[in-house]
Parts: sequence; structure tokens; C-alpha cells
Amino acid sequence: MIPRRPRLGRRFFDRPTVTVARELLGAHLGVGPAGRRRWVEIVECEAYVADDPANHAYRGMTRRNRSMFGRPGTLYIYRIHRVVCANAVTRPGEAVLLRAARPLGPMADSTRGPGRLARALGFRLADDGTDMVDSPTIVWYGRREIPPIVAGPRVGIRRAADAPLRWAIRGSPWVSLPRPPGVSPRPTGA
DNA sequence: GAAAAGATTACCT
DNA sequence: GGTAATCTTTTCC
Repeated sequence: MIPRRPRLGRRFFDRPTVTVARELLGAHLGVGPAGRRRWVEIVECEAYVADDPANHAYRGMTRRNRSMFGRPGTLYIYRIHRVVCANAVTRPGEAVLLRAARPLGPMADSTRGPGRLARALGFRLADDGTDMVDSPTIVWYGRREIPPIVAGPRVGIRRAADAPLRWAIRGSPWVSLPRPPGVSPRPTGA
């Protein structure tokens, strides 16, 4: 008997960021009005934690990162070059960057990479600060099974570049580049 | 007020 | 492999 996917609430996000990041692998995210909602399964994410020089909130609250200090489950959207990226806020000043996902249903757009994923889901900078726990247009459902995961260093950062705070579902072809060990398109084993 | 720096991506050789 | 695009926020006069 297949267990039902639990709707993710405040208590899910109000936990250590590393725990939330790992447990979001395999979770389902739906964005958009009911009926036209786009669904994905998260396959890769990164944690940005306290005392982390790569964290946008490392130097405290600013105009850009103010939503990182919102309630657990707040959506933090930021712009980088010409794209936006999406994060789930956990505890004040910490968040999980959504890096890649497997499209579910009729999703034409690419969901590999944080910029493409955010765009495919229709996220805009104006969505920054949305409370995803109580939103009519953003819905999270937890995973039913624990997927095999691999860890690696985060992508595209200069500071704290070695911290293994990136996780992905092992073997998933939807993981972004550069691929961490164990998620090659043709898995070497097990 | 000016300058630099990106949690990226697309396109080049 | 490398670099340009592109624009907001942050940081530094």
C-alpha cells in the first residue's frame, strides 16, 4: 500500500536547514492556480546556513534578503544576472536553494538549473516573500519514499566553496551541471 | 553617487 | 574549455 503524500506545513520547514534540504529531494512542488498548476519533483538543492559566507544573509538583513527572515516556508526569490532563483526559507536567515527538478505532467520548459527551474515554474521577483505554507498558488507535498542521495560542494560560489551542502537524487538525469559524483547520466553502478 | 559583484545561462572556439 | 549578457543589490567612497 502506497502511503499518501503529506502536505508540507510550517513544522516541516521549521527544522535545521540541512534536514529540510535533504528531505525536499523527492518532494512535489505545484505552482500556479488550481487547474493550471505546474508540478515538479525536486531532485537537487543546496543549503545556505548560519555563519555561512556564501549565504545572502551572512551580513544580516538587507533589502534583498529580507524574506529570508520571514516565517519558515517563505519563498525567497532573488535575481542573478538575468534570471531569478527560488529558495524555501527554513529558519531566520537560512534557506534551501531549489536547483533542479523532474517535470511532472505537461511541462515543456527545462527544469535543470536554478534559473531555468524558477522560470519553468513561473516564479517572478514579485513572488518573493510569499508564504508557501498558506498559499492558494504554491503547494508542497512530501516524498513517499526516501530516495538515494549524493552530496557535493555547492555550485557557483566563491566563499565556502568546499562545504558539502549540495544534495541530489543519485542517478537522476534531471540534476544540473556540474554533476556531483554518482549522478552521471549513465550511473556506473548500484 | 559611482562602482563592483554576483547562489546563472547561452553561446563561442 | 572560455566569456559575454544584463540588471539589481550591495558596498565603497
